[in-house]
Amino acid sequence: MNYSFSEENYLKAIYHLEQYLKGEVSTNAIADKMDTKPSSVTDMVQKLADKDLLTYKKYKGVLLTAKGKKIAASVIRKHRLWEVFLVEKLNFHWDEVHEIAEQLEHIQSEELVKRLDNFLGNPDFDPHGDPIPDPQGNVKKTEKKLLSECLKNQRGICVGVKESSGEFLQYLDKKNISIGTKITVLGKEFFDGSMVIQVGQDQFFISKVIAENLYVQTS
Amino acid sequence: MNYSFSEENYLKAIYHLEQYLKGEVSTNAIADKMDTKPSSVTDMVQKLADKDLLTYKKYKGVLLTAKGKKIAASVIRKHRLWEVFLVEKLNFHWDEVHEIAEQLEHIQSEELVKRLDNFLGNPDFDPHGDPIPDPQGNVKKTEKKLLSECLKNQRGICVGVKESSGEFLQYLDKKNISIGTKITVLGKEFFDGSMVIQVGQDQFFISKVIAENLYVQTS
DNA sequence: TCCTAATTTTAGGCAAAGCTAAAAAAATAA
DNA sequence: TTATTTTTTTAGCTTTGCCTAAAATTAGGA
Repeated sequence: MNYSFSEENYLKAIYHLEQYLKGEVSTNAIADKMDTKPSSVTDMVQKLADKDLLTYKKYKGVLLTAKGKKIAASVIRKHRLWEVFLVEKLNFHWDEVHEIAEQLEHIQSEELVKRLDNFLGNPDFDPHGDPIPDPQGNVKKTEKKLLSECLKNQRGICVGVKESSGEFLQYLDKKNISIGTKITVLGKEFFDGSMVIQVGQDQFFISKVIAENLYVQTS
Repeated sequence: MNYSFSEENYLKAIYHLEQYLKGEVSTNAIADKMDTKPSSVTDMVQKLADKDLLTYKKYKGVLLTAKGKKIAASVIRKHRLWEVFLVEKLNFHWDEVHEIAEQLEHIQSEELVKRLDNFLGNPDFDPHGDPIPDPQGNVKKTEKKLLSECLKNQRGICVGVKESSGEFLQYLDKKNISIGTKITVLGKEFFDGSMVIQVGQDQFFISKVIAENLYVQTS
C-alpha cells in the first residue's frame, strides 16, 4: 500500500500528538498542528479510519491503529535519517534541515532507506537528539529530562531540544550548545525559573523558556 | 515560483521530446511519453502556456520557452545528480535508480542541489552516461556516436546508453559493459547490422538492436 | 439545571489533474 | 476534390484535499 503525502503528514502529526497528549487526539489539535481547518481534518480522519489507520469516534477524537502507528513511525524514521544525511554528509546546519527533510520523508523505497541507514552508520539519533525509529517502528526511549528539571550543581549532557525552531537553534549555537555539550547548573532562581549555567569555559544566564526546551541526560 | 510534480514532469517530457524531434512536440507524443490521455495533455499544456513555460498553438504542438527549458533542465539536473548519489554513495546498481530519482528530482531546495553536487565531486555525467545540466541549465554536448555507426576495427569507449530499460542494462552487465568500458569492433555484418566486438578478453556477437542503443566515444 | 460558548461535523464549493465521449480540425487516400 | 481516418480539442465528470458557512454536539458557567 502507498499513501499520499497528505495522508502521511496526518499520520505523523497524530503520532506526535498522541505521544504528547498520551491519549485521544482532538480534531482541533490536529488542525492546529497541521495548519488547516478542523473541517478538513474531519474529512481526512474519516478517510484514514476507512483505511484502518486510526479509530475515530465522532466528537471523541482519534487514536492510531497499529498499522497507522507503523506508517507514521516509518515516515519519522525517514525524516530523521535524511536529517542526519543533510547534517553529516552535506554539512547543513541543524537548524536548516527540517524543511528539506519534510520533503524527503515521503520518498518511497524500502531499499533506499535501508541503504541510507547503512551509509550513515545506522545512527540512533537525529541531529536534534531525537531517536530514529527502527525499521519495525520501535523507538528507543531515553531517560532524558528537561534542563529546567535539573537542580543546582547538577550536570548533564545535552541530548535534544523540545522546540526546534530556527530562532531557538540559532540561540543555542550562539551559546555553543549542541548535542553532546556538557552543561552544569551553577544556580537556579526559583522565582522565575531562570538559571546560571556553565558551558565549556563560559558561564551565563538563561531564562526559564530556554531551560524548558533543552533535554539533558544526567548521569 | 514553485511548480507541481505534474507540471515538472510535463516540462521534462516535453524537453526530451523537443530534443529528440528537433521541433514542435505534438499532443499525442506527450500523451504517449507520459502515459496519459491526449485530452489531459491539452489541459495541462494550456495551463503551462498561461504560465509562459511554453508556446502553444492549437493543433500545432508546443515549444518550451526559455523559462520552461530552464525549469526542465533543473529537474533533469536533479534527477541525474541523485542517480549519481544512489550509485556512487549507496551502491545501487545503475538499472535500479531511475524510479527513485523520479521522486527525488522534485525535491525543492537550491541549496540542497548545490551541496549534493559538491558532495558528489561535481560530476558531469550520470551513471548511464547522460550529461548533467549545469545550474544555468546548459548541457555539455559530447561527440558520442552509436556503436552501430562504428566501422570494423574501430575502437570506442562506452559513454552512454540510448535505451535504459532494466532488461537492457542487465544484458550489458552480463556482458561486462558499463560506462568507461573499451569496445573494439572486430566484425560487422552489413546484412543484419550485427557485430562481433571485443570487451576486455571476451569476444562476442551482438545484434543490431544492441549496437543501436550503445553510445561510444571514438578517439 | 439551563444557557452560552467552544468544538466538531455536515453541506456545499473550489482547484488540480486525471478520465471518457463527442465534436472539430487536419491529414491522408481515393 | 471529396471522403475517410487520425489527431486534437472541448465538454462534462471524478477524486483528492482543501475551504467557508451553517448545523449539531459537547462542555462550562451561573
